[in-house]
Amino acid sequence: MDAVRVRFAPSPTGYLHIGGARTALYDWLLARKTGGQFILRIEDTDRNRYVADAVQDIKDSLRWLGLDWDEGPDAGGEVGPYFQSERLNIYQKYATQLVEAGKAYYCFCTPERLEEMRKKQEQAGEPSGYDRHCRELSAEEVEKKLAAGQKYVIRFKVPLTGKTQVHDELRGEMVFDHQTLDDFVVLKSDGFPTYHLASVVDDHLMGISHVIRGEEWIISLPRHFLLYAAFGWTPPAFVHLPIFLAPDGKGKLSKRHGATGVHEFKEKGYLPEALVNFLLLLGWHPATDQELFTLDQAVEAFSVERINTSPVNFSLDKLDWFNGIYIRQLSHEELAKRALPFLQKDGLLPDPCPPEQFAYLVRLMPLVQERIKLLSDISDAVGYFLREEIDPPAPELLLGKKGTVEQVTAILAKVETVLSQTADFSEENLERTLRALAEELQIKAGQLFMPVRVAVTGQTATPGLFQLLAALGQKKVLPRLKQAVAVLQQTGMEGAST
RNA sequence: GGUCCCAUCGUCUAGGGGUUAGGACACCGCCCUUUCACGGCGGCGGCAGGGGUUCGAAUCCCCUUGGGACUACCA
Repeated sequence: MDAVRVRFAPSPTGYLHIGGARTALYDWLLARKTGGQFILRIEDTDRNRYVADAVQDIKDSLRWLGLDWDEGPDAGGEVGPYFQSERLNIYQKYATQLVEAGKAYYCFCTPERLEEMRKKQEQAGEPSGYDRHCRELSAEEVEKKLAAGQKYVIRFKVPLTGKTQVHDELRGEMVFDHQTLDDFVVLKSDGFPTYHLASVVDDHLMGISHVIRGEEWIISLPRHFLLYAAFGWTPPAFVHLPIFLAPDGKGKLSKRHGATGVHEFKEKGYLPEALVNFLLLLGWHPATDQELFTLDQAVEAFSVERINTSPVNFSLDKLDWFNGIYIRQLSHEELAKRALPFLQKDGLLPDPCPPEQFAYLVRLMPLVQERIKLLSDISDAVGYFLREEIDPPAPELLLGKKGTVEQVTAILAKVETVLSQTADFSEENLERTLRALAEELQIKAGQLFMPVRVAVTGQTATPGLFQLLAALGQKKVLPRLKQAVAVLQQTGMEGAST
């Protein structure tokens, strides 16, 4: 086989979709696996749906995922330009060539006529498709209309009879009857090509060996094979990926089903490592039971043959699990680095973050690392460390299920006294001290620990108490204990007066 | 409607003539434990249905059913 050259060819009509990200991943994997090239090509042939920021988002998202391209925007390459809008003369040349060879023709039908035609077909229950109204226009008629400046498109002349056999690497041979195909447009009236023409011409000119794309293109495959045949070119290998279904299995995944843009996953606090691993296994499976893959390991294991063909429900549960795994694998320093933007966004740390505060953040990471699933969980997890004060905890929280106001008030007051008398706020000393205190008061450790936990954090679910107190420091712990005592005293008085 | 694709636990999937149908996520239980997590152990749960072929089908064939894609001068 010749050198592998694959392309990811998104249309800049919006942000990079999660489905597109998987396509790009598989493209990239195949290229890296085979030592071939991964090409990024921007298919901006729809001027109506063009979104200005889309190209930037696509590039940013690809880079964030770790998928670098060898040719394309910002990378250059021998067979550019890599923006289709800069290749219009090429498409026009090939479209004209088709017309001259009698394999395509000018069509002057107005959108209104086509609309009407469609309506009639629908009413009559007939198959939809262009009725070939302009297919047999004489050369003179065409000349006249052209000279008169009439708008036109160029349509491909699909053979009226016969069949086209196409090949998909995963599904094998498929046969399409020409009678079910209509004369599709290859060049639009604004001089831009349609996807069919542009992708076929570019894939050929760019030496693409494998076209990896979504399953929704299967139905267009015969058109593409017809085009290759008309030009006398050999088609590349086609690999159609199973589409992503909505989590409920009802229809194609779309924005209505939550996050679908790669950048949204980033903003939600997912790690690129996790997203890549998740996407890797959505439609592909190694021959082994391995579930965790770095990009390098994925390159090693990847093979086109093991891509699945059945549609995939896009359900996020497993992604969350992957994210937890990868968060736990990060060094404390790295976790802090990645979490920082989320804390800054929530106003818990300044931007830029001074070194001492960052160092403190790093210090907190071991306490929360195995407790967060998303980077965005970080603010809740470390908020009470970073804030000078916390809101007074609710009395019910302080008391727990069985505690009485008198008892818990006494416990907390005692803890406050004891902790104010020690200068050693190490975990070891804290544990020794508090366990001894529980014994002295003749209560179970838990009866002592829980009120303290709530008093200093306002929460019942926290990291280990001694780690937490040590990290918080005496300066924050004592006032919070006092505050909790005050809350309970207040409650006690109210209780007495009613 | 027409054309095409697909069909194993709720989800992602392994398995492609003889398996107690395997794994992972989720869920449930137990253990660890100062709470929550993490971790460990265990459990629940599946071959869409019907016909063939075969000594024997989850596996091969056909039909049905179900799901999905496409049906633009969008990609």
